[in-house]
Amino acid sequence: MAIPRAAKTQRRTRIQEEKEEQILEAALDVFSVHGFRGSTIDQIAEVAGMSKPNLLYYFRTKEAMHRALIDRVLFTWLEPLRAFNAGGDPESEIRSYIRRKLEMARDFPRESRLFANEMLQGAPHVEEELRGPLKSLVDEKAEVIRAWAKSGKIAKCDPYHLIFSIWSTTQHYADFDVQVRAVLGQEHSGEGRFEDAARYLEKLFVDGLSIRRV
Amino acid sequence: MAIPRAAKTQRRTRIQEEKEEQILEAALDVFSVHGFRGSTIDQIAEVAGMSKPNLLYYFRTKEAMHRALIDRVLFTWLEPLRAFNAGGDPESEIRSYIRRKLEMARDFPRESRLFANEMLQGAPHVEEELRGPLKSLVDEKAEVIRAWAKSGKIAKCDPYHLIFSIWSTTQHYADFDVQVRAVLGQEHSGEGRFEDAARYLEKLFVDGLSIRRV
DNA sequence: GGATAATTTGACCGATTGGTAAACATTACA
DNA sequence: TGTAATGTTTACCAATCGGTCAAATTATCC
Repeated sequence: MAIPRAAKTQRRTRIQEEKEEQILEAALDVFSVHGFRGSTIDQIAEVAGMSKPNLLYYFRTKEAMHRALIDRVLFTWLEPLRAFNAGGDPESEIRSYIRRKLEMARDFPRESRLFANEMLQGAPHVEEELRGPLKSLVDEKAEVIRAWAKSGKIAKCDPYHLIFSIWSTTQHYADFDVQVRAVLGQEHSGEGRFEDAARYLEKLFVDGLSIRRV
Repeated sequence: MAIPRAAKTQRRTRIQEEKEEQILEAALDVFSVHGFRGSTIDQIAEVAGMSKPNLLYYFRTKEAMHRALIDRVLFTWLEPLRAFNAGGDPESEIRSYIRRKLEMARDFPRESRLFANEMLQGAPHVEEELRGPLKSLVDEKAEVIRAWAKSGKIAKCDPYHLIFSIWSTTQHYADFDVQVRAVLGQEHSGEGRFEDAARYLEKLFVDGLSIRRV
């Protein structure tokens, strides 16, 4: 008889890896739509295609599952900002940051919604990460932008609000997808809307920032 | 013995108005944070300061309560877009639309979050309103913007994505408030952040749109 | 003030919630 | 191949869920 939940073992079984993957995938489906409190273990178990006790064998509690999911997703989610390069050309850096964020919204909408749900609820599970690692990363990148502004490479503007506006405009296409589709109508709801959005947003930001062309 | 739920009476009692107001206020508190499924009647009743059966005397079901709340808030929420004036000067119209939306985010963050929650969940309760009244209103305003672009008053750009970007950037300060505060730190988390945001966003949009000054 | 309608409450219901216990089945490994 | 560890399932639990009911209380109006 094992002390279960894979606590006794030193390294993880093949089955453990597979099943945990399966569970987190299902959990992402459910949590991203209904938020933490609105999601049920039964529902996640059903999506994952396993029984509830079986799921609870891998994650002791609903919170543990959510925690694991957040931890895994958080790193990936910040990748574009991490890639934001101080040494690069301001215009192309901002353009490609917008592109990357928009690609994330297109390719990982569930991840975007998972965080959006957390934010709406006041970030009860990730507030530390916001005040710690996230703030540090943003502070660092804001400093870069501030330097660009100071040296006249881009217009003087608040770098924090600039970052917020890139986040919000791009993530909007994931978080408010249903609204975007409804407003655009069937004709323009295809995948082409991301290309349209990219064109519009790049123009908005670049011209808006009066970036000096090289 | 009354056939309850105020169905028999022709006009509403003073008590009915007061209590329904009280309930919707509490419902807004709860639904805006936890979404529909994540909210419980008990919790709303507690916030409203009344017993659960008493609350259910005024709204037969959780859905009825949510419905009533959505209906009331939807009208107010679209007011700024309705006020968007075709006859006005493009620059000042866009500026004041941004201002108004930002004021809404500041003064009615719960309403913003209520809708955001609905959107994240795929708009199960308001999809009709999105495809109907909302789309119509946006279509109308988009036509105005398109005309501005055609006549060279503003840069050529997709009017729908322009509207999306104003929505997302302004509502971000309500929906992602906790993140904004965390990133800005204590020093810049005061109410002044809305003024900073307004300044930044107006500059972003006006210059970005190459609006011809009058 | 009394009748009548409107409001409020406590006790309760079946379904669902997050989670457990233990028997059972499977896998890995010597 | 045997056996110990790992994985899965059935049956179950107490708490909470949305919602009902009838009795008790309060407001309204003649």
